[in-house]
Parts: sequence; structure tokens; C-alpha cells
Amino acid sequence: MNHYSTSNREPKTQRGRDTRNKLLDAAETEFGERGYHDAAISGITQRASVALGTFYVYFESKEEIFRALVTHMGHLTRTWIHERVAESQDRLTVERQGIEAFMEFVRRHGNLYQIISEAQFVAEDAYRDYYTGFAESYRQNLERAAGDGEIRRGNYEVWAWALVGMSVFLGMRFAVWDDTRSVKDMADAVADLIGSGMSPEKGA
Amino acid sequence: MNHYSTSNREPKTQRGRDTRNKLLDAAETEFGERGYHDAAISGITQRASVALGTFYVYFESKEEIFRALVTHMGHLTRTWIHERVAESQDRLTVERQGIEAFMEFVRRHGNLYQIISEAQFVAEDAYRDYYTGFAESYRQNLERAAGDGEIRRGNYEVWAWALVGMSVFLGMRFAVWDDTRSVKDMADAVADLIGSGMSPEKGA
Amino acid sequence: MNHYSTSNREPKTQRGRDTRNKLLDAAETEFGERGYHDAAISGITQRASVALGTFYVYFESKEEIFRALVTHMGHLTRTWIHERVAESQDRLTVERQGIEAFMEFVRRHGNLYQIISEAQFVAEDAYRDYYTGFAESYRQNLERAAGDGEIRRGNYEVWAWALVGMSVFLGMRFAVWDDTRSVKDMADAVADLIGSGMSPEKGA
Amino acid sequence: MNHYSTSNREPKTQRGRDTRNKLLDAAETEFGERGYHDAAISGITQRASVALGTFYVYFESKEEIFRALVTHMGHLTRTWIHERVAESQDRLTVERQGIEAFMEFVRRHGNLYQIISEAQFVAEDAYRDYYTGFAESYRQNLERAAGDGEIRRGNYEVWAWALVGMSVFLGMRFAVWDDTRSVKDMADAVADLIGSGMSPEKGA
DNA sequence: AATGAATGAGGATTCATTCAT
DNA sequence: AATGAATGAATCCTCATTCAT
Repeated sequence: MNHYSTSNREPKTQRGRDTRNKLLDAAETEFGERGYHDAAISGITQRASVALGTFYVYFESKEEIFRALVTHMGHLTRTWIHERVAESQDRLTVERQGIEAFMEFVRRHGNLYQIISEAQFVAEDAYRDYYTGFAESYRQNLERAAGDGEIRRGNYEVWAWALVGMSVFLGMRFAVWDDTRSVKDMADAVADLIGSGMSPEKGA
Repeated sequence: MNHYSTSNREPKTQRGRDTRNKLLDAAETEFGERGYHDAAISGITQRASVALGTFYVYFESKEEIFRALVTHMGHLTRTWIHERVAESQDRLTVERQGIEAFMEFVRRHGNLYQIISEAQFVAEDAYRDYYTGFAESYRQNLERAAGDGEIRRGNYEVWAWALVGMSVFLGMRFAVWDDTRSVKDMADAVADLIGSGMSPEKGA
Repeated sequence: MNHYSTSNREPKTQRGRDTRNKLLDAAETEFGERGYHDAAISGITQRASVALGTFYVYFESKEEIFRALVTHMGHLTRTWIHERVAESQDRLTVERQGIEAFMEFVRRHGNLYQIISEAQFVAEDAYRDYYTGFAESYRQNLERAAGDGEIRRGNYEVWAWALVGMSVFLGMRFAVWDDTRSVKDMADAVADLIGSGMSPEKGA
Repeated sequence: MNHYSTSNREPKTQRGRDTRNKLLDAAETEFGERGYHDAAISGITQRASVALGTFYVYFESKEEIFRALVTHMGHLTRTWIHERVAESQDRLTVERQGIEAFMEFVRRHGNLYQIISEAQFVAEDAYRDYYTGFAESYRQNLERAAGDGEIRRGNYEVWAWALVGMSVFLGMRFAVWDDTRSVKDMADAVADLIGSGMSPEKGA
């Protein structure tokens, strides 16, 4: 599962697997609450109710468990969104749903979101992978939709990254910093923007 | 642990002002190259060719100089963009120029961009101020443009934050991670998106 | 900055207990020789022949080990005196023996005495506890003796603190500053004073 | 006035004398509020509203001004007590008044009292001088009183130091730590003790 | 006399990681 | 598998003192 680990730290018994999972859960809380740098291995092991040394039975380093967590979070996010988007609709509706789902995810998992953002400085490659995954998926969807005549021609790679950036900043602004607004309204407003653009003649 | 609430660390002579500026310059490099956590005060003072203690003559802490830097960077960015945007044009053109200028700034000052991003975890309020400044300015411009009939009606606050998010992620993706593409092309593609949207009927 | 309210620094093995004790012994010497402020953690760990970091395995801070030491010293002093006083005698004889034992203790453990005195400025509560323990014990003894008709009526709390003050200053003056006089003679002189007072008619 | 200073730092003009006094006043507050070690020269100069460097125009070091202060405090204490004691009375009454005056002084100048106590670790000679002054004066008074037949024979040097110790600890206990009791009552109780002693037959 | 900029030695504390049991 | 004791490099920050102006 974890393709970063080089040494043989995979658990071999059920007991071992359980301990490793306890550590992963504890790490999620510790990193989420304190941020990467303030998080301490001892904090993780205390939350997991194991001895300090046990950590190094399953993970090579602080960075390694962090990477494992970021990767894991990527799966979680994707799954969450998939479950909330009905692909059998027109592209713009799907994107609207996707943005809404993403914001909802961010709102509910503020901690995890923080973790990923910090990855930028700790494990840049994991961070790139995370967002590149989204962008790439957007791009493919857009190209397919264009092929079907659902959307017009454009620079889909740029558009895809633009969509990612919007989602992230709207999530940060309206789900993490200030979560009093309806996620649906936000998503509607963005869908409106990317659907029809800002030019006045369009409404005509 | 100085208990005087307002520690007066402002330089009172020209020599002092010069030293403070040397420290600020050195800090920009140090933080940019090493990131907040790896940056060391001693690194800053060495780059500035002053003694370690001199740092604390002008700044209370590592965090304080970092904040000062983020604020400073806000001014720099705004000035940079202002100088490159001719406001006497239609809104969409102006936005396109603004996005291009921002990306160009990011490309040329990758270090600074890193600094600001890391502020999210070190001085969140400064980080919020930085981006809120941009978003707020966008919102006002959009409202004014709407009043002039240049753009159609919409949720300008959300649109503003969407614009900020796009700019940031496009800057990160196409100016910092991969700077082989033309900033102008990227800006054109985004302007195209936010100008006309993705719906096919528009082009009709 | 460990945010877990109860940091568990208690040793769990014999080896740990040994190390902790080595540190305590070393701290006694270091604080005694150099005083609280000039004492260095590195001085303590070097005397104890352990690495610097080991200190923080068992103690939270310089102040904490200092408090531990003051408390410890309280036990030592009490034990020392107890062992030298035969309670099965009249009150005045017992007090005389107690004062002599205290002065003897101070003479032999000048370092410890210094430590306790300095506690006044470093850990005032520990300092208060130390002397309040003595005073309280004096007061109870006086009250009991009064009940038995051994001494006359008076303000025992004030008398108790007066006895403490005398002992401390006589110890300081004639055991620490100048240790050429016989502790027994000093104790005799005080016992004479508190036994019969200064008034001439008394001797009559 | 200050016999510790070796270098020529005496003010030569009225302006200089004023500045020196401002520094002394400021030092009293700074040392009293923060204790010797936490007190900072910059704290003194700020309170005195002069520049940091000005301090070293008048004092050689932190320790020097501290000594000057302790000496000064000795004068103050003696003056205070002198003014409150009518020597033309029997010895015991005079001592009672002296103890009361001392406790009252301590109650009103808790800060100063702290300063003197800390001197023990910073300027031991000044500390010794301070208390030796008192003890010596007590001893002389006791001897004179004995010559006049006012008190009986005894070891006056020890008695003198016992009196000093009582006063200091009673002041600490009932004037600084807990100032709710009447200083007069405390003084009465001690006078009772040292006047007649604790033996029951005395009252007979 | 007064100023305030500059210095740098000094010391407390943190914490990821190793290793013997 | 699990434990927890031991390590020590790394770094922030303080502040008395000096000195050029």
C-alpha cells in the first residue's frame, strides 16, 4: 500500500496490523490538530496508547507516516466526491455537484484539509500528486464533454487547474474560515460563473 | 520575557533603519530558500552581516519578522500588478491583465510565493489578510463593472474568491512547478473561461 | 510545549529510577555550588554523566527539579532533627536539642541551606511550605507542652515563628558565615533566652 | 556616598545628580517588582526615561547599583525605626517598639524587603553588613542595659542575632505573607516571650 | 551628558531517532 | 511485537555591556 517505505516495516500479524492502524488514526488527529511541525511522534504514540519505540516498528520517520496520510486522504476525498456525483448528467451539473461535494468534504474534515495544505512544504511530491490527480480527472472529463458537444473548445488543462484552484479557495474561504453559508449556494454561484462567464451579452 | 506591552523596537536613526532593512532583505532570502521552520535567525543575521543579537534589537521574534515580511509582500504584489494593469479598459481585459501580472510576479518571485503560502500555518491572520485584500478588491471591481453594464449580475463575492483561487493555483502549477509555458497563454485561457463560460450555446 | 496536562515523566524501570536519582544528586551539588541562577542543566547532566536530553526525560524544567530538591531537603532536615531529639524530655530541653540539631544540620549541609534560602525567589510556595512545616510543628509542641503545664500561656503561633527565625539566623550567622563556635554553646544561649527571658526579676 | 564605585562615575552637575537619582528610584521599583535576576537595566532606564547607555554613565554594573540600593535601604530602615522608638524607656519596651517598627516597615516596604533578602545571593557582603548592623546595635543596647541592671546576664551576641532572626521571620510571616494581623499584637507576643521566657515558674 | 545601536556569550528546551531488553 | 530509556544536535532568545556620535 505504502510505496514510499523501503525498509521492511510491514506488519506480519493481525496484532501488528491493528497497531499500525491505531498509529495512523492517532497521526491523523495529531497532525490535524497541531500541524506537521508541532505534531510530535510522542503525541501520536500517546494518542495510540503505545510506547514511543513502537512507532518505529511500523514507520521509518515522521515524514513517512505523513506521506501515508496524505495519500490516504486523497483516496478519501475522491471516494467522498464520487459517491455524491451522479455522472449521468450534463457536464456542468456534474461539475457543480463535484464542487459542492468538495466543499462539503472540506467543511467536515477541516483538519484533513489542513494536513494536505501543509504537505506542500513537507512532502511536495505528495501534494502535487494529490492536486494533479484532481486536475487530470477534470481535464479528461472536460475533453470528453467537449467531444460530446456538451461544452465548447478551450484550453482544458488550464481550465482544469482553474477549477481546482476555485474549489480549494472557496472551500478555504467559505467552509473552513467561515462556515455560515450554504455550500449549495456557493456551488451554484461558481457553476453560474464557469457555465456562462461574466460577459453581459451571454444572458441576451 | 519583557513585560512592557509596547516594546519599542523602532529604529531611531538612519543607521538603525538601514540595519532593519538589511535584516528584512536577508529574511526574505532565508525564508524563501529554507521555508519558515528551517529558516534560522542566525541564518538571517549572517546573511545581513550583523551579530545575532542585533536581530532582537529590531524584531521580537522569528514570527514577527515573518509577519512583517508577509505584509510587505502584500504591498509588493499589489504594486507590481497595479503597474502592469491599465484600468482604463473593459473589465475582462483588466482581469486578464491582472491574472497575467500575478502569474508573472509568482514566476519571478517564487520565494515570496512560498513565504506567503507557508504563512497559512505560521501567521494565519496575515495569510487571510493577504488574500482577503485581493478578493475584496476583485469584488469591488466586479460590482463597479456590473453597475456600468460591463458584466452581468452574479454573486460577486464568490466570483472574487474564485478568481483568487484560479490565479493562485495557475501560478503554482504553471509558474512555479513548471515555468515553461507562456504566462500570456495561460492568462488568455482563463480570461476565455471566465469571460464566456464553458457552455457551447454562447459561442453561437 | 507539550500540551498534555500531565506529562508522565516518572521512570518505569529500575534503570530509569537510578538515572533520575543520579540527576537529583547532581542537581544538589550544582545548585549548592553555583546557586539557582548560575546553575546550568548541562552542569547537572555532566555531573550525572548522562546526556543533556536525559534531563528532560525526568524533569520538565530547571524549576521543577529545584522544587523537587527543596521538598526533598525538607524531609532530610526533619529526619535529621528527629533522630537527634529525644522527645521524652521536658519541652525546653527538647527545643534546645532541636535548635542545636538544626544548626548542626546547617553547618554540615551549607549547600542545602543555600538552596532553600534561594527558593524564596524561585519557588516561593516551596519555601513557605518548608518553613511553615517547622513552625506548625513547633506550635503544636508548644500547645501540647502548655496543656501539660510545662510552659506558660502565650501566643504560640508567634512564638513558633520566632523560634524558626532564631534558628535560621543563628544557623546562618554561627554555622555558615562563621563556624568556629560550638553549636552547643549557641543552643544553650538561646535556650536560656527563651526559657527564662531577659527580665532580671526572673532569675530572682 | 557610594564607597564601592572605583571608576569616576560621580555626577558633576546638577543635571547629572538628577539623572542618577532618577535611576536609583527606577532601580528600586524594578528590582522590587521583578527581583534581582529578572530585573533588566533596560527596565530601569525605561522607568527613568533615559537612554540605555545613560545607565553606564553613573553605574559600573547591575551589581553596583544593587549594592548602592541595599546600603541605602539600610539607612532607611534604621531611620524609620529610630523615629519610632523612644529610647528613654526600659530596654524591653524599647525592643518591643523596635520589633513593631521593623515589622511595620516591612509591611509598608515589602518590595524593599525582598531586595535585601535577595542580596544574600547577589552581594553577600552587603547583606551581611545590613544585618550585622542591626545585630551589633542590639548587642550594644543589651550590654548597656545589663550594665544598668535592666536585664539579666547572658550571651548578648547570640541573643542579638536571635532578636534579628525573630524580627525578620515574623515580618516575613505576618507582614509580607499575611498582613491581616495587627503588628502591635505580634510585637506584644514576642516581647512577652523574650521578656519572661516560656518557663511556667516565671509567671508565678 | 546623553544617546541608542551593536555585540555575542550563554543557557534552556525540544524531539526525532536508536537500541538494548 | 513492544517497550521506554538514552541521545545530542539544533535553535531561539536574553541582556549586560561597549562604544561611536
